[in-house]
Amino acid sequence: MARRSDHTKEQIKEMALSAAEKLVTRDGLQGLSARKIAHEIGYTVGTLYLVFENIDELISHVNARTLDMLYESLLAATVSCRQPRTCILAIGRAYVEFATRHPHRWKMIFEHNLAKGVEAPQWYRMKVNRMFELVEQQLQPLLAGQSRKKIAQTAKTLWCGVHGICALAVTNKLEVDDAQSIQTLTDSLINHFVAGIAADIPV
Amino acid sequence: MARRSDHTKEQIKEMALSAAEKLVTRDGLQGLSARKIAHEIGYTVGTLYLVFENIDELISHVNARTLDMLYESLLAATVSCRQPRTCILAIGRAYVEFATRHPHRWKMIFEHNLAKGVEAPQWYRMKVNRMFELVEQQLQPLLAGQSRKKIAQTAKTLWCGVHGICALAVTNKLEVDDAQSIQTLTDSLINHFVAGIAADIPV
DNA sequence: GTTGATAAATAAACACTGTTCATTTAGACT
DNA sequence: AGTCTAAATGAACAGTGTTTATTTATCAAC
Repeated sequence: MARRSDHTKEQIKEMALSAAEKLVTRDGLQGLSARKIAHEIGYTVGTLYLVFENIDELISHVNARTLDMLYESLLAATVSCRQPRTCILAIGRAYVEFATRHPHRWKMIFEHNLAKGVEAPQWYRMKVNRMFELVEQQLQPLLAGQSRKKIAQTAKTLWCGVHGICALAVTNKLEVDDAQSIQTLTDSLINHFVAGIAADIPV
Repeated sequence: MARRSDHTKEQIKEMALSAAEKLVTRDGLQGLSARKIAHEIGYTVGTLYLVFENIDELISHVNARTLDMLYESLLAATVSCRQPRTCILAIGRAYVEFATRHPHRWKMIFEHNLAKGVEAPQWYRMKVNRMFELVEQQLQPLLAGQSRKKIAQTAKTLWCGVHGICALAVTNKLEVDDAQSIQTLTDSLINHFVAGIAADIPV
């Protein structure tokens, strides 16, 4: 089967993604290029296009892997918590922890915008939605009686908020940078928000 | 003074920024290039480098103008409100309104990352801080007795949250897109957060 | 009016980027 | 050994930001 080399298409795909991860981790999205990836795996740039449709598809797959890692981190954070509020705090801290530990990988998820009009594939959206669902699960007891849709919306609201803090902090657009300070902000957002829910204010 | 043309350096600067604004508004940051700007104003690319240090500086100036526009919008939103909570809601709505009305201009503020290690100039940071201060002013009565620093931190927390919702919505990473739906989320965040403050939960 | 200085503007180059595709080449089958 | 075929390449294309030698238009002096 294999013609010139001993690598199957799947192997080359894997090697390329792995090399891309390495490059992104070091230099961020801006430091990534098709030629650099190709060079890293000992092939020429043309080979990448036998395996990926274009560089966007490659990046989407790297992002998918990052989302998987992130999801695992968030999931792990929920195993040793009892109260909903405590769990949400734990998920928030895991989120901040991940973003500050892998800033380039994490940022690339949001820096990479698909060509306009093009929607993310279903399998990708699923990976994103999984994360929101983790928060939904915790909000459920706090919003007993509310509709499923309403709970989903509340989870989105809170989690986008946490993300916003993280995003501005990690891109140095705030004047905080260490994970500790970021967590102070996200903790504050979560605590106030959850307290607001408890206070049962009209939305 | 003027040698070949009738344009001073200042005029060329202005023309370039204006052309860049036009291009960004239409095609976003990705649609911007030095050559396109130069062509738009009837000069060649070299001329831009007599007037701007590099393309990053040009973009920073476009962003500064966007920040000015945005600040005016937020400020205008605060003139006809009475309660702090209502005012914060109004600022939030103005923020969403601006982001959805000028998505490319607004996104560019956050898409454009300076080379690492380089800090944004002081005049730029001032323009950002002004916005947070608008929120601080409204939070002040709700946090009477708290330190200035604490209030500033709370404003940051809340506003990054609002921004996060906006950012994910405008980049189609959420499943909402019309301004109406985004406002539902930001309203919810603000209402719950402010209610949480009122509930005086330990931060 | 001619000449010379000077600063504005250009054109061309450099090293990159993503992407395509004719050509080469290595392995499998007859 | 010869043929077929798919893997891999290398060169090309159009674009990017940036630099710099060269041209050119205007002003001042003669």
